[in-house]
Amino acid sequence: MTTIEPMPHGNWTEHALGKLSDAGYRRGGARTAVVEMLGRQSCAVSARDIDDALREDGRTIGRASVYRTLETLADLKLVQRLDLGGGEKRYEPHGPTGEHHHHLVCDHCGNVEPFVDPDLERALEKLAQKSTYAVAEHDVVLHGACEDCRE
Amino acid sequence: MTTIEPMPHGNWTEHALGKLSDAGYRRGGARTAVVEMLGRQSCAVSARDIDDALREDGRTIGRASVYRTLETLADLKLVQRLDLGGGEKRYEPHGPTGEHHHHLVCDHCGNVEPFVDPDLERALEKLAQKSTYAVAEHDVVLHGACEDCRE
DNA sequence: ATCTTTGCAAAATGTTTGCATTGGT
DNA sequence: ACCAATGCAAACATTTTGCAAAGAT
Repeated sequence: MTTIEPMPHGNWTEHALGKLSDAGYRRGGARTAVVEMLGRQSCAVSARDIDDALREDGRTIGRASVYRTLETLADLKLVQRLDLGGGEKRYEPHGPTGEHHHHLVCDHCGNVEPFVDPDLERALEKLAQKSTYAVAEHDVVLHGACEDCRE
Repeated sequence: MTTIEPMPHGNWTEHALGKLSDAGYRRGGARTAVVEMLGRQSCAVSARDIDDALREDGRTIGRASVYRTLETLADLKLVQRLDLGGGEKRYEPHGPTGEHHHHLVCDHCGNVEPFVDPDLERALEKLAQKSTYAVAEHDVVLHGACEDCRE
């Protein structure tokens, strides 16, 4: 298990703001705040995580704006939507450098950990090529019990 | 891409009913109907799919019973819960023989196709062993456009 | 000045829970 | 007879939508 360092994608925020601008979007305050918050994340977050984090920063914005921003970002492929179970959708920055990871989810405490694995990536790549589908992205989720939760 | 034959797990229904019985559950009509319906499926279905299918068979049952049955089956590890996006949770029989597959999802028309891939499975197996988590199950979802939907 | 973005509230969607009744054993 | 299983309706949680006000260019 290779665990990646939990470092935010350095320049994702600027990259995303640039793409939004290119696509003709204006630079609204709420959207910018969501983008900046996402840029500080290294792994998948939910709409509620974003709402909470911004509220803590004293920058409360409407839920609807969070969702609308996330939808826009997903359309532009600037974030990847993930379903890790637990009822909430999650979103994570999809960097310009294309690096990406997968997720290990503890079904007991809800903890989520990212991981990378070249062999897995290779298998997925080959699969995508053999498929009749035009594969755009893939998610791998391992469910189980984390070290603290396994009895 | 190896596509598995869309054949229902022959004896899953009996297997599941047996396990339910062993666990001390009584043989209620609604639960049995859900189990039998699931046994006829070869891939993941949503609660609504089940409700609709039973209604078509003239066997209408309460939504709550569908969800309760699914929860019970998931607790007993007789079905696997899946999140393929699209807002609904999906469930699929988790056979006694342990065979399983992954999913290819068309994000345009919502079509879902199962596939198996030994290389992928091997990579996942190795990963689970290296991990500090006690990995119980894994999902792989490939998103993209199916043959009909790619322009 | 124009047209987008925002926030609020209402609606929609999927799932869960409370409770009286039905049904298994 | 007992207690689990069921159906209905209400509660819940998350996400989406309608619309008037505020903001960006």
